[in-house]
Amino acid sequence: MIFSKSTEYAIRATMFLCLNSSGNECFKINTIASAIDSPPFFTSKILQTLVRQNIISSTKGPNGGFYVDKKSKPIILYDLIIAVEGPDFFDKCLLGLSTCTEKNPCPLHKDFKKHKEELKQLFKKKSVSDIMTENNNGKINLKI
Amino acid sequence: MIFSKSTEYAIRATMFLCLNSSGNECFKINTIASAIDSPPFFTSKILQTLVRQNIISSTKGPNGGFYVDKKSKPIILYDLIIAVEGPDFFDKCLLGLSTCTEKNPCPLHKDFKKHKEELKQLFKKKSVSDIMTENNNGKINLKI
DNA sequence: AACATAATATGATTTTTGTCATGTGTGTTA
DNA sequence: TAACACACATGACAAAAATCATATTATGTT
Ligand code: FES
Ligand code: FES
Repeated sequence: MIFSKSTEYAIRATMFLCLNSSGNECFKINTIASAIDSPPFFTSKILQTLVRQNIISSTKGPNGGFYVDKKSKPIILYDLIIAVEGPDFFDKCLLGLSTCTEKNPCPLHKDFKKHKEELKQLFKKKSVSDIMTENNNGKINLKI
Repeated sequence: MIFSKSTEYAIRATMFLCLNSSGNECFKINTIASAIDSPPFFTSKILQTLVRQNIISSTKGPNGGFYVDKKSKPIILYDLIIAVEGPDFFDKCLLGLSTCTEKNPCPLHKDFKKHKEELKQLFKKKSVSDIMTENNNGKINLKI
């Protein structure tokens, strides 16, 4: 709805990693892709950008794959989104004007500002593992 | 941010029409496009889909153009958005799953549901002319 | 050294965005 | 009324971006 497919895959894949890695196991891209119903090669490319930005990790070779380092700091959803969509994702104008400011607001700015800020704060507050533990009474739904 | 360029242009153009039409004047596409900084031919095509869906009106020939019928019912933002993005825009899953339901929710559903509903209601409540009158203390900003 | 897998590069495909040419209806004018 | 100009309507086309697929390379494991 508001994210690109790339971001959707990035979040779903990272959720899968957080959910299934208890130690420091690796998951190869085919495992991940079939677990979240995504095109494997495309997903791999997206995960690589997450690796480069130190959101997740990877190792090559046999028994290699992608993983999340449980010992490093938790993965904040906001950082994950920004990593794929770009740093100004939450600061864009709803109507596509070049800047979203109080000084030169578009007609919808006043009404939309609050919701935008709330969404931003929601994603800044929650980590992927937060989401996983909040939902672990039912089963986690990551497939189409 | 959450809309396609098409929808952004649709909203900006309709705002321009509401703002500038006191009687039933027409505005030709070049006037509209330069007023909202949009590609004229592309914008024209978008406005034509709005005409087909009875959101705005148009007349051909000299002194023709696009206009909003002041006597017909106000243009609700929700209807405008749906007309371009499609009828299920506000019912999509944030993570791209096929359905957004309480029965099979994605991990973010619980946290996102409230905000999605609020946004939906915001757009359902406000008409384009509402927005125009709310903002008419400053000058209306529709250009990039 | 052989193998498995991520990383990288590259290309194909699809969707979105934008442009062009032509058709069609409408009003003006002679 | 006939010619003409005007501006939307329509569909073909092009460029750009996003998405998806394949091949090659590099690297770590055994
Ligand atoms: S200026 Fe448009 S949302 Fe802030
Ligand atoms: S199921 Fe994903 S937002 Fe409702």
